[in-house]
Amino acid sequence: MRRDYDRETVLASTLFSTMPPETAEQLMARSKEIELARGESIFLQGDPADRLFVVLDGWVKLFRVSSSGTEAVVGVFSKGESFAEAPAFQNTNYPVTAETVTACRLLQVKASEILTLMKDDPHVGMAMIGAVYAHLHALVAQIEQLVAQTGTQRVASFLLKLCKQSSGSCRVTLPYDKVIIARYLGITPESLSRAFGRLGREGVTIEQNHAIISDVARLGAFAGTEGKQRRSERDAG
Amino acid sequence: MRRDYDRETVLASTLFSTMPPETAEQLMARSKEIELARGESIFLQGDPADRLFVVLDGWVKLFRVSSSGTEAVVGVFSKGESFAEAPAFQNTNYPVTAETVTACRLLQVKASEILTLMKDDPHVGMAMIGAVYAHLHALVAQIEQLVAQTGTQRVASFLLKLCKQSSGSCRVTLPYDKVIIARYLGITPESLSRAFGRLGREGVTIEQNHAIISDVARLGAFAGTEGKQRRSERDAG
DNA sequence: CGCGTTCCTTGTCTAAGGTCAAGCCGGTCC
DNA sequence: GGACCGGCTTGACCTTAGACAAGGAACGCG
Repeated sequence: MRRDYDRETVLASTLFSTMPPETAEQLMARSKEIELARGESIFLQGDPADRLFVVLDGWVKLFRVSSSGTEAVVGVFSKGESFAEAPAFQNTNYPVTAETVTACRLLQVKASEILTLMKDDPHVGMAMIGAVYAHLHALVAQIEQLVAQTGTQRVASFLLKLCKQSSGSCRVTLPYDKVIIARYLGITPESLSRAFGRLGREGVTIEQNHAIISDVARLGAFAGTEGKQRRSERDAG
Repeated sequence: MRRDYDRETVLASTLFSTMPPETAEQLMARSKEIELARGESIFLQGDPADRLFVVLDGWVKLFRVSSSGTEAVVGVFSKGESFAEAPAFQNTNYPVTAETVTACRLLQVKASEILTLMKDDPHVGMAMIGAVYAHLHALVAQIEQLVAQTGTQRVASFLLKLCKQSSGSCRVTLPYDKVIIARYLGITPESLSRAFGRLGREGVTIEQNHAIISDVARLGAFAGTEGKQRRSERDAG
């Protein structure tokens, strides 16, 4: 049953898993499921923030569009992940836009419901802080990547995040459009395409929306351990 | 007296200002002030996180060093700002390193003290979420800048943040070393130097650690409204 | 089947910015 | 005074990736 399936997803989610189960159930009961097609907006940057979301199925992106029209994707979430927790409590507006990148089912939770529970149980507040912290951490990692790695290395890191193992070979599915991947990595779709080409030399093959990594450890070395290669290092090799 | 001066700083800080004053006083009483010279570390990436900090005076930077040695500054804080709130509650390690960039005085608050108060007063939890959210928001803005603006535009934005007005001319003080500014903006010191040079054409003059902006509105247009110029736009002009 | 659309790739050109190296200036320490 | 050091700037060179333009593959639709 979808109901049980969803309940499991929610209880295991980053936000709900650290709450007492009864509290989580209570919250879930007072929330509603929404179903969206691909490409629909969930909320817009500047909308008043009064609710947060948990992904039940599908993929969601958070992004900002700058005045120049450049879209910066600051997060992509899938099953079991929550988003928009923090602004919901601040009586402010959403600082980003949220949009589905595939067909989606979401759990929509009103901030007021959580606030009520929070007054009785400090664990709820802790769970919120934990969820927000997870996002904070992810953003810090994203900034580090943007600053310390080349576009191609970021693509390599992205592929590595998709495959769980740390050595051997593996085949991963690119879960959403390459345009989204590119924007999330801070590059253009063209550059992503070229980066995939360059990763061929590191044993990566792209077949439609799948990537075959012949040697995960090798790709890891390319992405991180070596860092941005200095001229001297390249010349020496 | 320094005591009163500090108390005022803390009560007006992002973290404490949204708590009931008595709670804030209580927390303050149980915290201790520490004094640090310039260039000292406050904590290292990977240290167990059990305390958070409020800046009483001076400047602090948070950064990560990638395996390649590149330093990515993810935050610079001054008087009245707090940092490391979230990890302190997560029983994890600090995900970044904190270091003073000038001589500093800090208020050091043990997470356990806050936890105690949080159990009795949900406002404390709210204050924490608010503080973490502020950082989240800042990081999102930083990512947007890294992706959507050129280095020189980011430098312009940085200068604009330092001067409060939105038009006219003004003279601002660069509050810390240019190396730090560069790393915070995701560029090298060399590029920062060249960016300052380029901003001369937008009416900006650099004199040691001061910047004179002849026309704030004009610099704002350069930084944001125009965005990354397209070739066609440049050719047309 | 042809048609369009959407998504992706490829080619060419250009600009932005990193790397390395050298030099400059204002301190401080002897 | 001179040597030294840190912070900053300048210059030459080269890699990276964005802009633009064109083409190709997959898919749906009449």
